[in-house]
Amino acid sequence: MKTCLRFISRFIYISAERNKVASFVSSVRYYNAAAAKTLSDCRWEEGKSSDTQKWSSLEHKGPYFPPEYEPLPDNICFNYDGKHTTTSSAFLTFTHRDSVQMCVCVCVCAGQPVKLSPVTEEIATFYAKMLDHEYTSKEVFQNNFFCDWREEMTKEERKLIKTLSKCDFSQIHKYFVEKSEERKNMTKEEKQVLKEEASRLMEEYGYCLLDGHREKIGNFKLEPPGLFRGRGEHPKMGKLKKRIQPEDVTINCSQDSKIPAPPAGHRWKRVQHDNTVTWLASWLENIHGRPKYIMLNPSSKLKGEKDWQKYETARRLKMKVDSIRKQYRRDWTSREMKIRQRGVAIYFIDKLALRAGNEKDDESADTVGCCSLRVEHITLHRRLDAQEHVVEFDFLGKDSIRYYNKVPVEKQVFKNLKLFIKHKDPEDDLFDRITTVKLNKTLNESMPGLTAKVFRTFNASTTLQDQLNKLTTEGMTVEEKILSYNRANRAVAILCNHQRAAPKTFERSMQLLQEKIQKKKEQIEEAKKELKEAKKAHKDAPSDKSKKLLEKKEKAVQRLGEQLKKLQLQETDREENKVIALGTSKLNYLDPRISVAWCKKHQVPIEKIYNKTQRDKFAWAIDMTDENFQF
DNA sequence: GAGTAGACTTGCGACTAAAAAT
DNA sequence: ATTTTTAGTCGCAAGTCTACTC
Repeated sequence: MKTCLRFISRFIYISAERNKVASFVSSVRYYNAAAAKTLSDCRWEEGKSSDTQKWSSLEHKGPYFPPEYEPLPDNICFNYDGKHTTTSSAFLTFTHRDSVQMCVCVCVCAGQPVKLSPVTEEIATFYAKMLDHEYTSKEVFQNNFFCDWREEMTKEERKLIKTLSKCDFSQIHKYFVEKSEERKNMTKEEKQVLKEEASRLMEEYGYCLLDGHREKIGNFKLEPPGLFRGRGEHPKMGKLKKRIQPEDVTINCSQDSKIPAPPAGHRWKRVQHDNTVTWLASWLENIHGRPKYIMLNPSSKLKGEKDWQKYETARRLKMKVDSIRKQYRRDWTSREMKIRQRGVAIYFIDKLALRAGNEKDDESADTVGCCSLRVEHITLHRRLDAQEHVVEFDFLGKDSIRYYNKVPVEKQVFKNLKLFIKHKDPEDDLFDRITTVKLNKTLNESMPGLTAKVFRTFNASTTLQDQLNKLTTEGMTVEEKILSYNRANRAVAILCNHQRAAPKTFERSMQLLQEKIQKKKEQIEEAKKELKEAKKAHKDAPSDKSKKLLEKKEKAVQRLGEQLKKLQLQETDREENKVIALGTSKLNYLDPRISVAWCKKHQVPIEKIYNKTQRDKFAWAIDMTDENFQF
């Protein structure tokens, strides 16, 4: 019923704006019916302006500001430099981290208790809260933190506090540990109150009115201040992420809408009415000085439409990919170095689903993608493990996730790579004659809208469809089909190198599962024995009662067998998923219509594949895809 | 072209709520 | 009923790519 209502409301929504918006739905249907028509044909129908104009009316309440800092109670002290008191000098050689473990000692023979100014104290709490995190022991983190902290101190504080290792945050740390403990032990009623408060907030700030329709906002809460922790070896880790003031925030909404009110006594940096962008509010983040935005939720029409476009572009690549592949193969033997490099780079992007690899400054972790690969990131093997022309990749990619792969490549690629690295140092660029901009320009000439990342979408979706076809057979149970789906999903995640840290409890939970399986097997043995006896009893002295018993035992064996199978499926699935993250590809790379069609074709309920949030995001695909959809 | 700013997508891990096990 | 495990959500960092300027 709910689904039905949603569908109806969608329909009303769409019909209400037949002229402008209907094209999203109708052109999808239209597109399905006549695959030969391109996406750009569809877009032209909407009128050219729709490409740049993102809305015609936009109203919202502005961002939600995190609560002001609450100073620590007076009995919680920050202590500095224990040497003036009775602390033994041996203690002073400990770092501040060790001092946490030495808490008892510190409390007894504490250094100077220092009452910090609210600003300084707040920053101290950021650090104190992180104390049992490994990265507070990193030098870069400590230096960045201390540097930024001192900058915010009063003159007097700065004069006193000169060395981080003399800072004792242990009381503050303890205070917050206790607080979080308290929060955990709240009663049901208290939790309920909090929940209601949250939903009230959501109600007030969580939605906007876009072209007359209420749409969910993705991140209506401004990011609270804290210490920056980049990923990998980030040179800026530990720096202070400042509190965002209304005076930092630009509001974007329509001219005639109710302009959101800034918090009392404040004003916005700016209020603008730019309908060529989709964001509602923005500010400059102080770590890198880059803009951040408040935008709509993925379930919104604006985002959904964009998502759909992305997959349509990938489907157009499908039609074009053969000729593009032919072209880059030709480029491998070009007289021009830059064309050869381009040819090999596109080959990697296509074959290995590498990211484009933009230039990066040294203010961020040292990670690379295709175009920014350095000589040191590949090793060439003429022969390796009975394979010829193997390239061994080893580099850190996005989010400092390691990409490690040994790939046999075509002879000409191998030859080219040898050429590219000739007379170069390890830290030189492998592709020194190309950039992502040039590469994308070339791609765009082959097909409008084509960029490096389209290959990832295209290869991911193609792989999913192929794998699903290969792995699903009729006669499978729903559970088996789901395992097949997960395996297909996994093939994509591996292709895209979507990794995760193995869950902390992995080994233990795996062991538990194995024990369960063992137990189940024993139960089956037992049940079989009983069945045998029942059979014999029935044969010896057939009666209604014995017959019933026999049937009962048969059923028990069967049921246990099914349970065992289910457990074994679970085991396989979990083992194979140990370090693979399926979420990213599911959410960003796999055309949802493939999954919807598969579910329909094989009678798998869509709820088994997509949870509620995912169903909201992919509502467009769920509503309009039939079982015959082909990517 | 090269460099930069801006806008938008992609990505992992931490936290939290719900479900399952005890 | 309580504890443990799992699934789902949130937070925000880190990419891609385009447009603009010089």
